Amino acid sequence: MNPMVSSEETERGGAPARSATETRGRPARARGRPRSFDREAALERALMAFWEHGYEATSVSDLTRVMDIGAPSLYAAFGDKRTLFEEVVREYGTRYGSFGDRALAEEPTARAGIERMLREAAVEYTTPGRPHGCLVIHAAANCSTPEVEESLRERRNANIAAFERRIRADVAAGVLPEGTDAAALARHAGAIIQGMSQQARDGASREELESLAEIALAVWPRS
Amino acid sequence: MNPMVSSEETERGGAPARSATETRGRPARARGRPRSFDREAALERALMAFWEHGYEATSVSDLTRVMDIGAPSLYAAFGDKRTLFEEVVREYGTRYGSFGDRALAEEPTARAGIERMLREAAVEYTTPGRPHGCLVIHAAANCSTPEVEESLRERRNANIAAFERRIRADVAAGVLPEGTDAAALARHAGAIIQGMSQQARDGASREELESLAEIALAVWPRS
DNA sequence: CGCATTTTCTAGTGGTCGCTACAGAAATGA
DNA sequence: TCATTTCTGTAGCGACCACTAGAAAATGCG
Repeated sequence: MNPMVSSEETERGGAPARSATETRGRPARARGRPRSFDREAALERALMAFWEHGYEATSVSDLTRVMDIGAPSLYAAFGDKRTLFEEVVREYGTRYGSFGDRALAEEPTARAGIERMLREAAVEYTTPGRPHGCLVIHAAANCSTPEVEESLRERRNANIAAFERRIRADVAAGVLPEGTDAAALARHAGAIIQGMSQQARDGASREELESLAEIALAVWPRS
Repeated sequence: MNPMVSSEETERGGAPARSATETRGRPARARGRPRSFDREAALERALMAFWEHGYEATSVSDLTRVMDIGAPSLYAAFGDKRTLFEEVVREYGTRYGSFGDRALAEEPTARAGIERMLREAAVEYTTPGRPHGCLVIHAAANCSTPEVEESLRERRNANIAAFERRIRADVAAGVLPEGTDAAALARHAGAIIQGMSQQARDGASREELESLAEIALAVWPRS
């Protein structure tokens, strides 16, 4: 939309974030009028707004109010609303949504990883002073912009795929029995977080949901 | 908003739905110009639209298009958008969302009821020719109208309370052991449908989510 | 200083939102 | 036939949506 903005991440003014291209003396500040707000802080405020209300229900005027900047400043610094949202989702993934990946990577078994992930989710999703629940799960519903909807759906499916890979790794290592239905187990973990309804929205088949329900009743094999 | 409409449910014209106050001869038709569309069919179309896209993302012009009526006809027959949505939710509850209540009422144990509910949910949520998932769970997200949000949240909490009552009944009847945590078991069943994130949005505490996760790992006591 | 560059503020743009005034059309009862 | 009642189509209301043109302000460079 805006050809003047080559990319997000244009950090050039601000207070002390001057680039160190000049090795001595005067810092290599950019030329024009410096930005009068903290880009990272503004991004964090936008993140909270989108997390709280979702993509559609957060208007640009909502954003300019909580970020405390004018609309032209927002568009110059972050591109349009969708671009800002995508950067917010990336930021959310690194700052708030990474506990699952960490649990699965650091615990010795998939079961321990998923158990830790669920226990941490109970804390993460109810932390005071933050919106509750998961931005990726909630900000996509009622979304009238197909690109955003698609992007978030792919993210959720990728998470489930990550569960499945971790479980397969345990199966390969002999930690879980040979016949373990890794895909179904991964879907069970995803179901605790998203729910059967959410997965039905994202294209899961009846058979997939049925095997998920089956496991929700029996849960993990006594390994 | 519109004082001319005393209530929804004003079925007076249409084709053969003439009231039988007159016992003989001419039916007691209402006076003015009869409605030119089938109110039930139009309501069903609105139900599908809201189910598919959610409350916010379904505009009145979307509704008039799928219902194939003008906006004034919509407002005369159904009140405003929120009133129409509330009627749609009621209709959804009786036509599509009652399988859970039925399962809990008809099966001999809570476990069998919830098992049947989950298996039926897998079918209901993926039935071809219908929007997937549950309208009550999905139509509330990204909702900028507090009254609608509140109404749907109460509905979800009421469902969980119904699970809990059914489980308590089994505990009282000796079907489940004395120390069974009925509230936590009910939350587990709800979690399979809505997910931990959805419940965090609806006000569940960290402790409630933690006990839900606990049960998601151990699931039902060997009864 | 002047000049180039970039950000800021003001004040909008066209479009869609939910909703409705109004007049004509189609039924009724007298 | 005519008045009354009710519905339907046109046409548009004010409010908000995402977004931006244009001028003023703030910096670095010469």
